[in-house]
Amino acid sequence: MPELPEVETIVRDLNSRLVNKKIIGIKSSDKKIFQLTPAEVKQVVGKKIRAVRRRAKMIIIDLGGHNLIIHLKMTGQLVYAGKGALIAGGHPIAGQGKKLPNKFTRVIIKFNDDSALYFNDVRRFGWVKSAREDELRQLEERLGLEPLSRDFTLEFFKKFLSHKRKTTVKQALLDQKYVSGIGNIYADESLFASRIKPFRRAGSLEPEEIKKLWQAIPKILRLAIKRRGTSFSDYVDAQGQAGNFVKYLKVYGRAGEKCKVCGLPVKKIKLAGRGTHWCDRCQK
DNA sequence: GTACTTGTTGAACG
DNA sequence: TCGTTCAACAAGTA
Repeated sequence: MPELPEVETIVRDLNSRLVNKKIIGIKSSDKKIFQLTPAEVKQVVGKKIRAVRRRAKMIIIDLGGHNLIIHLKMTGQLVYAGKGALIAGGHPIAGQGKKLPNKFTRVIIKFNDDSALYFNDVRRFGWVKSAREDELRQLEERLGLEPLSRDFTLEFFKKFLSHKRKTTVKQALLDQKYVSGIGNIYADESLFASRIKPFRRAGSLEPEEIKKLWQAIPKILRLAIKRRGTSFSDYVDAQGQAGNFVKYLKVYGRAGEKCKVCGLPVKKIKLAGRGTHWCDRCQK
């Protein structure tokens, strides 16, 4: 599942490849995923890509005054196929190999040099839309703070937790209205790193625990970005790189396996409808 | 056949 | 109004 570090990785790869390319066509047969009106398609075709950036888990393709916005949700995958380059990121799709397009391809964006960007999504949770500059600004205003930005201060984090005193700390971390971009994997990992049990009430955290958690979140996200994300597909780029943060996960997806620190089996329950992993000995 | 998986939103509740 | 909980979406994989 693409989370913030995966999206960041994709964005960096795409930014290095797509800048200055001109969009010559967009195709899709899936109206749920592809949300551009015919008029918007006309506005986008012929435009040159200025930059590719990330906001929360959205991928924003800046066309200068106009933007294409892509959200991969759980199972989305982006593959760029150009001359001698095949780069991809997001959810791996089993059995489809490197065939493009495949049966899960929902949107194809073609560029002036014969290369193309494929949006594949097994479960059709993701979407592609377009927004003018002012529409994008509106969209961004509704989102919480970026956990990797300078604004994510200890003061802000304390205030945020004080709003959520009665909620479990894990649920608080997943609430996108305050901090955007922390997903299930990184919520569990941040709580392990700061030695806090996920089902503690946010209001019960000691000041040092709040500080530890505040430090752990960007630290883990940055490390995951360095490792090119947790979930990368079997596609690799020209350098043969693939995401390998999965090796560094301490609790997520390791239910019943030994805690890497103390050896006790990692526990798992369902909290806020999400699989939640923790070590009963290491986390207080 | 069935349980399981999750990002995001919006509805419903007190 | 605010905080909080929870269902819904979707469909492949185990």
